[in-house]
Amino acid sequence: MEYKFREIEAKWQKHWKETNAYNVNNNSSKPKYYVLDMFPYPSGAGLHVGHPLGYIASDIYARYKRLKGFNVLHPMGFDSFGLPAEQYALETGQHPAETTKKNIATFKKQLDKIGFCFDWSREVQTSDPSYYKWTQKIFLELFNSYFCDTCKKAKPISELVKKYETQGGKHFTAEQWNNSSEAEKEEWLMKSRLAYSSYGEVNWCEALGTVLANDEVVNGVSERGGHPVVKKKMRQWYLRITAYADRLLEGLEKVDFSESMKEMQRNWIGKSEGAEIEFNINLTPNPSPSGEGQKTISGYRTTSVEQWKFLLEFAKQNRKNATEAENALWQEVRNRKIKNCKFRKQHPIAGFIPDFVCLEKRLIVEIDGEYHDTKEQKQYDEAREQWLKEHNYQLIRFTNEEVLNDMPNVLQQLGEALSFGEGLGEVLKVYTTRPDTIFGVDFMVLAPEHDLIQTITAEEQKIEVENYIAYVKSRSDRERQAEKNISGVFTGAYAVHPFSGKHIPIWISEYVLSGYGTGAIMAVPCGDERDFKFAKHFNIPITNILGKHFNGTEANASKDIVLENSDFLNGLQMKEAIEVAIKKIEDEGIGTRKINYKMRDAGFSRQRYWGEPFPIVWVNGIAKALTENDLPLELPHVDKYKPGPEGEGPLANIKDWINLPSPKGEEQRVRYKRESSTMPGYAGSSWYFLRYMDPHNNKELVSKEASDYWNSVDLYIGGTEHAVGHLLYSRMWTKVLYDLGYIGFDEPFKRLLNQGMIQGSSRFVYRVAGTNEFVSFGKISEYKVQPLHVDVNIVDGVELNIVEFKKCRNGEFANATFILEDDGKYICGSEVEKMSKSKYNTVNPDDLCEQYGADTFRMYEMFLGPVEQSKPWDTKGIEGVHRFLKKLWRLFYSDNNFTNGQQVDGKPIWTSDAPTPEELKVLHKTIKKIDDDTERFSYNTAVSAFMVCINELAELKCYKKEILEQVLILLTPYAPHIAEELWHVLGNETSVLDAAYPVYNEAFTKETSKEYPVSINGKLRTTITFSLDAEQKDVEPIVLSNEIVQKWLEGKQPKKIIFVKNKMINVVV
RNA sequence: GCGGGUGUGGUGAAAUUGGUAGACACGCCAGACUUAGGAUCUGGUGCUGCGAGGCAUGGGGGUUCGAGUCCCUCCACCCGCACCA
Repeated sequence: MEYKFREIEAKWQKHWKETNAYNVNNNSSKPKYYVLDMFPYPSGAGLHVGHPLGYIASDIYARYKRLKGFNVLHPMGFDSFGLPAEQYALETGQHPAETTKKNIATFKKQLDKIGFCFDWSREVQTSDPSYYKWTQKIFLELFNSYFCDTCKKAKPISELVKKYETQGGKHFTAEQWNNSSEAEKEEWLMKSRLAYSSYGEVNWCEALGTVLANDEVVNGVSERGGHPVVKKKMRQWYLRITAYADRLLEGLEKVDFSESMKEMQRNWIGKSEGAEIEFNINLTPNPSPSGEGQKTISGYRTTSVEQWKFLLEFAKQNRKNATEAENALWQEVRNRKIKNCKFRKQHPIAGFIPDFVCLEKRLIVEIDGEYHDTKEQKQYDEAREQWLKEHNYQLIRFTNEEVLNDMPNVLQQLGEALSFGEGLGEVLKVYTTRPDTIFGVDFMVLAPEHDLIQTITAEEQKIEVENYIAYVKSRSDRERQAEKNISGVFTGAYAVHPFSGKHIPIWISEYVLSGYGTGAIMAVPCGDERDFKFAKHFNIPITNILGKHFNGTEANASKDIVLENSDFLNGLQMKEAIEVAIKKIEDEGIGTRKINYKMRDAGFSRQRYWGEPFPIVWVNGIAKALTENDLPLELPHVDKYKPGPEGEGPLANIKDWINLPSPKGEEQRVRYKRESSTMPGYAGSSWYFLRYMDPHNNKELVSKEASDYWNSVDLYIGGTEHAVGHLLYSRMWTKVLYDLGYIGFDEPFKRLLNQGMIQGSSRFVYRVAGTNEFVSFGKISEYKVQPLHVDVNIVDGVELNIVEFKKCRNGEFANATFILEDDGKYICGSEVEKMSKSKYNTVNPDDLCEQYGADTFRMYEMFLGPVEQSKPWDTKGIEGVHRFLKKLWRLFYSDNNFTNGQQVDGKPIWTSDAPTPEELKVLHKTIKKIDDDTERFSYNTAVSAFMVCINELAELKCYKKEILEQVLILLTPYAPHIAEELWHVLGNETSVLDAAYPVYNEAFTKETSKEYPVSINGKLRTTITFSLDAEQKDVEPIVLSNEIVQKWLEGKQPKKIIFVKNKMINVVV
């Protein structure tokens, strides 16, 4: 009899459905096992061969675990909220609910054809109100909770309120709290809620009147239509995922995810440890003591070297011959007596010598005697004042009389003058992971958005700074990130080094990001590549703290260097210096140890229609949560999906939904308005694995009994594309629900397996430009051709089926002519691309199931290679798997034959005879191999082991029930339909789904002898068979007397004979 | 640039602990049965050489009696992150 897979598969699929063969219940004495697939978004395109790869892998494992005696939960559902359905609605006017329903039906039909063992009675759809009621409920929990920093977990916000009322908070007393308005309190609580509302930037496209997702914006314009997109601040909801950063990191230690997956998450969280250091800001620098130093940047020198020497003599003279008034004032200002400012006497500046100068504040004090009144003197003074003004010096004059008679007034004026620029006393905070390099700081860099820029920029740098900021603003984020050119501008201000007192110029550059750390860095050019390049580009002198490890031509970022030129850190290894530096910084009160994360809080608002509505009502601008009784807050039905005004979502257009009347008894002018945005796609998918446990519960999101029984997912299979999105969010939600006592575990997925992506293998034909003539791939170089995608399904390998080609695309190529290869074939070009309809490289699983059957399809997908590996799809080769199943079939049935001109079906040929030792050996070898391979998801080798088994049984002409029955059970997870059919052919009445898994018995596979490979000097020369218990002393004489060994020894004595029992023999000459 | 991964026949790939490299398939070659076959079966198939043999796991080096596997180094490709201080 023939293997009629279509009939067989239809028959058993129907049977399993009718008998609810895949339904699981929550009460079982068996151990539980939870196998989960990442549920799909039901797109309109339906399934292609890439989708089922992971589903088949999980299905095999689920069935395998069931056979091994587990109560297996293996559900499926749909992530059915999302943007594509809404865009489709915008284009066609079809309601997303309808298209979604249609798509889900298609998906289910396709999935069922492949014969998955999903328990459809537990199906969930995220867009179903009975489901999203609970998504909204979890949102309320997030809104009504805060993260307690001391116990590191979520707690009800009411506890925080109670604390504020009785003890106050960090920034206010209990009394202040209690006297605050409701709005003030709410605003403050928003800073703690796990789901909070705040102002954030969105991509606003004026022309489309809508907000766009990041990937809908390309190069600053909208992907659709190319309209300009700007950043716009809007009220947005956020999830405080940053509060969980540490626990999300720690949790990775106890889950079984691939290393790359964990790294991706760690990378995304981006934890770094270091210090936040405060630098005082100063407008002007200390001069170098002698006024020398050609290397110093503009403003650092007060005079030229030549003049300095010349003027110094005058200065000395003047100091000796100081007037009475000068001496009097000197006594008042020396030793930083006034405002802690350093004054110098007779310090040469440019070509003159002022009486006093405070260089830090650029303040010059002159005490005038009589001779200043002459005309020449006045002109000279004016010129000098002009020069000083241009160079940002402030000049203040006193007469001798004022100084001698009214000192308090003089000092007050001086004090006021020195206050100039105060408030710049504000500190510059930087974040660094390398506080050990603090003595290598040569400049500071602020992000162009930094708040301090306005305050600290020196007068003479204002224009340059403004130009630079304007330039930065003109560039998109993308440009700023893509471009590696060094740009920046000096602010004219200086920071004071907290240890050395050195004055460090403050620059602005776009290479510093405003969003990370403090938006400002201390630059250590000898140890950081970017700082180094910046220093070189702007000619900033570089301090070397690395000694010989810094060569002056590139930065050395190593952490294994002993520091030099670093004061109290000298001689320390950098790694220990980090600790020493942080300690000192903390002790001196100039900074703190600080941990930073790259991860930002997750934006949770979408200005869209097709998502969960927020259970929030805004009452005069204060967000009020609905209660659980108000849920679900159903998505109102709309006919139009156009965005709302000012970037709001379409819901804002539905006036009678969005606006609520004030409750009775309240003032009617109070505005009640619903939240108009909806939740993002990941809301529903962040907890669906919990709902499967208890999908019909209308009292709770999941009962404690159900979640305690099923616990976390034992095996989760899906693609890597969710590495940081879905997986982080669902891990966070799980932790919150755990903290709040809803569930008893805080990691959702114990083990994660990532299936590889199946790429498309596209085929091309080459049309001679401007004609309807097609050139075969081998000859395209002779013509000017234009490649066209051709449907892979009409290409056999690379050979085009010309007849089918002429029929495709509505006969567009019906009259095509061809330039063929010399052997008369048309050969197509090929390329690996993403599988997509537009590239004509999709292969539909339905077609393959129709042509070869679901069992063949399942096994072939697994046979392609390791599940985790990405590979292009190639239908060639599926025949091999199909042949294998037919061969299996022939172990049960004889071939059809022709008798008297009539086809007679073959008869069952299996027997109840006792198996031979050879047959048992084949069986038990297979049991061991299949069991091992399935357990470690090595499905490709398992399929090959089945082939080996069937090949060997066919060779042995083994038709024995005792053997075949066991093989069928092993095969059930891989090819359930044929297994069930043949199981019944053998006379079984129950389903093979619940058969007892075969037990491996080593006794049947034990060998008595082993064919040892014999190598001479490591090269294999022959094999000799020895009994298994043979020892070295037994084998040596036999090996040495072996003819081939003798030949290779060439009469020499062997140095050594290596004998590894059960492995090999190596003779060393 | 950083992190993770991969490199093995004409192709997809095996080799779980350092121990007979290429299992199992596809494809190809030859043959059998057939009116025919894209059905089924048998045999062959890494490269090279008439042969004994030699050469082969991205390249180079090392450790070892023995290396696809371990170490060093270089190269190529894929994935993720990307001015994160």
